[in-house]
Formats: sequence, structure tokens, C-alpha cells
Amino acid sequence: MTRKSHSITIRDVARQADVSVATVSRYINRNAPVSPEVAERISKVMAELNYVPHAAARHLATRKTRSIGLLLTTINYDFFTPLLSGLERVVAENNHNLLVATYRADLRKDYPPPVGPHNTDGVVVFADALQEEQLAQWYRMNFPMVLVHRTPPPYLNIPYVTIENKAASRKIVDHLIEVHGRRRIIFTRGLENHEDSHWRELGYKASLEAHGIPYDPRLIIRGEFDREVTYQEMSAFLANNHPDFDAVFASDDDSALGVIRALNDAGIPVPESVSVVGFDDQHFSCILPLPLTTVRAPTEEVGRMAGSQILKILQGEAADPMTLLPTEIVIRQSCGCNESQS
Amino acid sequence: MTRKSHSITIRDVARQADVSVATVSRYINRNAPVSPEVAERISKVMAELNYVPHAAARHLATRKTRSIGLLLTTINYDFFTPLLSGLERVVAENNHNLLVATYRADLRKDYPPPVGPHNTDGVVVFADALQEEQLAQWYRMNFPMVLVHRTPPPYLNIPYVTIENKAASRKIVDHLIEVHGRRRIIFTRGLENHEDSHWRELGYKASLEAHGIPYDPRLIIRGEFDREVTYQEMSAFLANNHPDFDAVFASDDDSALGVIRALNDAGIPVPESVSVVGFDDQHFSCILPLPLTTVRAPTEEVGRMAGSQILKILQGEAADPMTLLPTEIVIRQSCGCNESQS
DNA sequence: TTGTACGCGTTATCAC
DNA sequence: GTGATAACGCGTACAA
Repeated sequence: MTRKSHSITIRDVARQADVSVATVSRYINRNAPVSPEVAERISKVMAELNYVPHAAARHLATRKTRSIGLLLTTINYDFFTPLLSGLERVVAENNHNLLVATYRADLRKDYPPPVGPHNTDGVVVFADALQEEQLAQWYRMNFPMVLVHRTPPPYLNIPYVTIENKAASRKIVDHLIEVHGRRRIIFTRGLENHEDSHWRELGYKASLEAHGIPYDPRLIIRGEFDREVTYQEMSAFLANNHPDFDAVFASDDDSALGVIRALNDAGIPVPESVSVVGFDDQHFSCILPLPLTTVRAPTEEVGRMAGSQILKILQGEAADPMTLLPTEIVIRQSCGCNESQS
Repeated sequence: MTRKSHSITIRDVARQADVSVATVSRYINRNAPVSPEVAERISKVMAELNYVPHAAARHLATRKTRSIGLLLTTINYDFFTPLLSGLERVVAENNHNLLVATYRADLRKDYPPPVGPHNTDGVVVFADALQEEQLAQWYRMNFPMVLVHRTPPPYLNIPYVTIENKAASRKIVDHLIEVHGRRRIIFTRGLENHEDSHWRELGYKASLEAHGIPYDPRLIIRGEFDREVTYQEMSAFLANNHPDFDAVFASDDDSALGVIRALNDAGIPVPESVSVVGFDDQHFSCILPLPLTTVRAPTEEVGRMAGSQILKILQGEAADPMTLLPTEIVIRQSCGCNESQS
């Protein structure tokens, strides 16, 4: 260590305020009484010097980083905006920092995740950003975690927050069937290994079954929660001679846009000939000239809840093992209804 | 310090591998030769112990955090998704972490920004997240910064990356005038203190002037880059007896949606009676049933460039003082054109 | 109420 | 090529 640091430290403050570093520390952390006049002196010197405690040193001494990590698979979807927004707000309100990182467990098995015990006090893990093995390891060492849009494996008691997928999916498909008389309904799958997609498909099947409609695997289309992929797949479906259909349940709103575009390309009138519904109620969904009938997912609240759960754990409280946020279907016009938009 | 830490340290590795901590450190950082067999031993022990170096300790010793901060005013807009995505990618590729934080300089004058020299090696500052005074202070202490969507005050030589606003705005208004014969064009302003909005307005004015159309302040509407605000303002405008108009240049696509909705509510046909154009080419803009004529802003690249600039600085290289990314107008249908959508 | 001194986990500087 | 060991800046027993 040769290079004398030129940054100002607590020692500089102490010297100028003519007290010990301990006193300055106490003043900063307000964890022990400091006489008013000394406090005044310290405060003034700190302001003069623009002193800000060095985080790393603090972390090392405290063994707390005051920051929490968010582990995502990708940042490509607008879906993440409300999630991030909600999480950041809660985290910031509690004077913590937020580290945002992407990680594809399947791609980088040899590298450790970019956020973890070494640089955060806890992490929020989205969907399948982490593999079970990694979850298990952190679980064993009691590292605080909260899962979002994913349930933990049964033997790992990790708190999670997710949304109600199945019932709402079933309801929206019910609507297609009962109100609009649709019976040949396509489902565009989301990403594999993504529970949301899985549950939505189950809701879809449940509805079909309840109405005595046979499940036809030819009506299941790949979509990956991606507008472009869904557009391609839907177009391919339409191009070949395909089974009849009269509705599409897209696994999310973004895919629904891909579906609609493919349908438009093919000259199939929506919603007259084919009803289209989605999931999420994204930012754009209500404003489309053909407003989307969809399921409202409280994504921002998922972010907030994840934040408050992880903070609870950090404060030594027990987190709720499971937070299941309600969803509701919102009927607009892409299904064929003609209600006023909301 | 009472609580003996149970985390495994470099010392544990050293002991088990039967070498000194210095050697382990050398192995980890590959900054000095280590005999192959020793390397092998260390490597094995590290894997067994799941050892990950403690970031804070490293930071303290190195005086480098290996993380960069992103300072935003808010995360409410989908606009940030590509920005964040681009930035995160570059940052991660260079083995750095990304701290995302919001800060409203105007609201919390007494609190220091959540990211800064104390916990990052450098920050990317969006628009007016920071006040000049703070910029100046960090500049004086040589703290690495890159501004995005903002130019630094003239006396602060801070690198910035932003997009070409004025020329594109002028071009899109030219289009309205020259191709569609519009002459009474509304501009919905973005946020105050936001340079993008400012430059877009200048482009708007330049176009008017070039065509000999008088500037009418009554045609300037508040919008704040927000769909809802713009909707309200536009509706209010329409409700009172207002001057004639035949087109709207919205300061961003999100506002354009608010405009269109207000117009729809009022029964004014778009684009027949009124052309509407936006700015940004957001994710949803091309898929609208009335695809939006707008300006394509390379927001993801702004993120990437900001990342590479700040990393350059961290590596001791000089950053480009200014990075001005080109924009291009994309003609779709909301202006009245009937081109195929892209 | 205040000060002294040690430890947090790592890097880097010496010697060897 | 390797091993001791002093920093890095801060928090906190413990003593006063």
C-alpha cells in the first residue's frame, strides 16, 4: 500500500472537529449519545469537507452492505420496468442500494452469479435466473433470498412472491368461450422453465375441460413471451394448412401484439373472426386502437412486495413464505366486447 | 466486533491449500506467477469451499469497487428499459456491477446521492438527476462521470452521450408541412429542465420558420413526456374553445398515445383531420393499429455508449467528450402516410 | 460523554 | 515462487 489515499476519511473529520473518530462514528450512526455542541462541530466539519463515509470500509466493519441484488435473466422486456420501479422504491426508502444484474444460469455454469453474499445482503431472484443448486447453496448458508415469479423447490423454504396465473387464465378463456362462443382457442406459450407460462397453460386447459372442449395440441404455439417470436410462429402457423381456430390466448400482451400483427397480415379480422386476449396489462395495452382484453398483473406491486419481504428478512423478521398477488381480467375490445376502455 | 464471521475467507483457502494468503491472492488476481501445482491445489480448495472473495474487503484494499452507478430521476417510463439493457450489458461484459438508483436533486438537497464516489467507481447520470453543483463537486475531485441526455455546463468538461434531437424534429415537422400540408401544428412539451424536450421544440420552431409559418404559443401544450398528463392537457385544450390545428408533434411516443386518445374521445379522426407524430420509436409504436410516425432514438445504444465511455475512463483512457447518436425519422401511418410498416 | 485500540478480508510491499 | 505483514476506512468493545 503505497498510494496515500487523497479521499477524506473519518479521521480527517475527527481531527478538524477536535474529537476522536469514535465520536464522529457515533454521531454519524446515532447509536450513542453525543453532546450537542460536539455534534454541532462535527456536523459542520462534515459539511465543509463533503465527507461521505466510505461504503466498503463500512461494509467490512459492519458485515452489512446495505444493498440488495436483483437477478434477472434479461432486461429486454418492458415488463421489467414496473418490477424494477416498485423494487427500487422500497429499497431506496429503506436506505439500501439496488444492484441490478443479469445472469443466465444455463450459460455460465462456471462463473458465480454477479450478485450474492459477497456484495449484497440479499437478492431478489427472477424466475429461472438461478438454478436450484445455487439456490440450495445459498439457502444452506442462510443467505437472504426472495424469489419472484417462481416457486422454490419443495425442500427449500425460500419466500416467494408471484401472481395468480391459473384462475385468471381460466377466467379469460371462460370469457372467450361463454361470451363469445369461441371453441377453437390457440395458446401461445411463454418461455420454457417459466412458471407463469406453465400456470397460464393449465388455466387454459382447465377452462377447455370445464366446457367439454377437447384439448388440441396443434393449437399450442411457441411464443417465448416475445412479440417477434410469436409473430413468426403465428405466421408460420397460418402459412401452412392449419386447423380451424377462432381465438388466441397469448401468454402475455407482447405476444398478443405479435399475434394480432400476423392475423392482420393474413387479412383475418380481429376481433370479428378471431378474438385475441393477452396477459399482464402492460403499459400500452389499454391504449391500442383495439384495446386489449387481458389479465391485469400487478407487476409493480410484485416489485414492492419482493422488496419489503427481503428487507423484513434483513431486519431479522420472518418473511411471508408465499405472497400470491391477485390478478383480475380486464375486458376491453380485442375479445370482441365493446365495453368502454379503462 | 463480537460475531465471528462464518463466511469463508482467503485465509481458510490458504490454510487448506497449505500456502500463504499472499499466494492465494496472487492466484486469484493472476498478477504474479504461481507454480502450477500450487495453482491446482488452490483452485481445488476454492471450488470445494465455494469461496468467493469478499467484495468490500477487496474494495477497501484496492480502492476500486468494480461497480458503476446509474442515476435516474424515475423509473416510470418504458423508455428506460433499452437504456438499462444496453448499459447493463456493457458493464457486465467488463465484469463490473451496476447500481441503479433514483434521485431527485430538487427534492433531497440535504441527502447525498445514493451512488457516488463512496460506493462506485463512476456514474452515469441521466438528464437532470443531479444538479450542477453536485456535478461540479465530483468533477473537481476527478470522479468519473458520463452524462446521458444532457450536456454539461460549459465550464465542466464532462463527457456526455445524447441523441440528435433538433434536426430530426425539424425533419418530422417538415414532413407534416410538406407532405401533408399541415400548418397549424401543436407541440406537446416534455419535462422542463429536460434538454431533449428543449431541442425538439427548437427543431419544431425551426421547421415552422423555414416554412414561413408563424409560431403560435397557444399551440404549445404541457405533456411532461407522460401519456396521462398529455391526455389531460390535450383534453383540456380541446374542451375550451381552442385555436385551429391540424397536426400534433408529441415530444415522445408515450405522449403521442395520450394525444391520440384525447383526439379519439373528441371524435376527431386521426390521421384524416389531424396528423400525429411522436419521438423515440418505443417498443409499441410500430405495432399500433395506426402505426406511429416518429423518430427512432437509439436508446439502447445510448446505454451501451455510456457504458463504454465510463469504462474507458476507468481504464485510464480518455473518453470522447461528446457522443451524439444519430436519429432518423420513420414514416408510418399516424401522419397520414400509407407506407408499409417497418 | 468520550477516547484507545483492535478486527473486518483483501491487496501489495517487502524480504527471502 | 513464496511468506509475513502493514495498510485500506470504519465500527465497536472496553476503558476512562
